[in-house]
Amino acid sequence: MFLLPDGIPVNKKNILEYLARLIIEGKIKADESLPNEIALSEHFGVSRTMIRDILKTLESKGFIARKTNIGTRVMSIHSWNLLDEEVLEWSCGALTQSRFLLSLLELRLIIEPQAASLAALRANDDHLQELHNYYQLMADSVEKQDLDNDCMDTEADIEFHRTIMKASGNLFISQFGGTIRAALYHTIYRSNRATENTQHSLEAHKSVLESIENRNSEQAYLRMANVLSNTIRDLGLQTTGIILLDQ
Amino acid sequence: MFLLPDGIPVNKKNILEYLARLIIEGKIKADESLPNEIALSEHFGVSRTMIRDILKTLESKGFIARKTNIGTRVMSIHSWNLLDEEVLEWSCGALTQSRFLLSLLELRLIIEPQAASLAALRANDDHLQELHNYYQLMADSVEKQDLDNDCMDTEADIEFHRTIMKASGNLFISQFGGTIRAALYHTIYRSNRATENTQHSLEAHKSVLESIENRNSEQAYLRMANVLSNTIRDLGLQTTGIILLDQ
DNA sequence: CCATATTATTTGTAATACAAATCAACTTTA
DNA sequence: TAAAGTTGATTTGTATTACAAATAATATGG
Repeated sequence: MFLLPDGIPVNKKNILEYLARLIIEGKIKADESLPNEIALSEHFGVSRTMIRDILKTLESKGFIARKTNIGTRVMSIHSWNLLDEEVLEWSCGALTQSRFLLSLLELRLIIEPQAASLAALRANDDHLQELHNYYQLMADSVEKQDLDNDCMDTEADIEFHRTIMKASGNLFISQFGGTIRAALYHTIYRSNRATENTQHSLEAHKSVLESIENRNSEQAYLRMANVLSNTIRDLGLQTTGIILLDQ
Repeated sequence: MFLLPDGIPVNKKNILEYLARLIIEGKIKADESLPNEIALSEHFGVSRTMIRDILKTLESKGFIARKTNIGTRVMSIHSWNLLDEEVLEWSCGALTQSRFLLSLLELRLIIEPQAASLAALRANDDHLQELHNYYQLMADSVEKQDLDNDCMDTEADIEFHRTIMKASGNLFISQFGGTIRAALYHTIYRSNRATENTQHSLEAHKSVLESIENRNSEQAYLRMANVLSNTIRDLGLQTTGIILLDQ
């Protein structure tokens, strides 16, 4: 057949991720068929129940479609549930330098400035406190760069952005912030390592926080747009066609 | 216990939707627990296998979380996978006049003008042809308003918007357009019935199409923003905090 | 050659048994 | 007494087997 996992333990989680990655990485192409459930269960040495469980999950993520007596056929990327947390995590690892990354940065450039604007109007004290805490963590990590962290604290950076989306008060944007952890990690980590001026990036984040605190929504929008533009530039990419307010 | 479906047939799809709606409508509140799997299977008169299948689906949509010996606990709206097609469909029916509708319109106002801008740069001939077809259907339905359609063809309107998102060339926006069918239906149908000037709405859509055809991305952005502003106004709502280009 | 019926294959549903995890109560021990 | 460990009960997780339902492929009859 195709292949089987190597030294890693055979359980539901691992088989699921293994199959998902085969599809994401194109080792199993769209419109191909998977072996039937019994064959898969024998192949991996688990019960058909577990295989069905795994296939059901793959189906809910848009990777496959199943039909009685037709079998299991693999779907193209257009059917994948890209905003699923796990799908995003697996995809980020595989498709770094492709259309996927550009689409993701475009989406961030569209969503996050607006999220900052809304957050300036709607953030409560808890949100502001959280933002302060994460900003402080970022600032601390920049201070003592002599340690093994040769760049800004990625985790704090991620949570800073996520908190702003939460604070937007919009159910969809808030949930979006919850699911794109892995995606933020890949873009932020790489850009933070690539940037030449960490201090400048830190100040850019601080300026966003101040705008939100001052309830200046348009300024928060502009400053978040600035942060993201820097991120995109540091990654050596460029986006076209996104309409942003000037200055 | 709580209750059971009435005259409708007992099958997987119906039980799933029934339980989902109980949660969405708040009849089962967050942090409450569902009966255990055996109790549920006896309650509905189906096997535990099927109940587990249903619970697994509810879990993948973020409605519930399961743990060994803890049971099944219902999650709050912040955990729901709002961009799942079925979740959106069920939610739209239940939460029309709430925060949900406003969040949805905000999201449309953020995404769709940018989608139009990108489409102006990236749409191919097939996309343009599709847009023309859907526009024509809308125009036809306006012509012969004497029939039972007392407003513009909702289906064509929906597909018009979806096609623009597809044509944006952005993987996430494209997929977003694929999943929010039900949500578009609710906003578009209601606004089309509420609007006083159908002809004006039709022309607004035509102007978007022309901008995309002329590859004028900023104009497409502005005109789509105009379409959505009208939609929001016709629904008697208003959004604040979304930053849009002027004029 | 075409239409119909049969057969085989594959996913879907069911029933049962046991495994694993975890909470709660109880027992033991320092 | 208090802390730690043991045991038992409850609930979800996994496995096995059997059969149902749907559909493609094949065979059969006119």
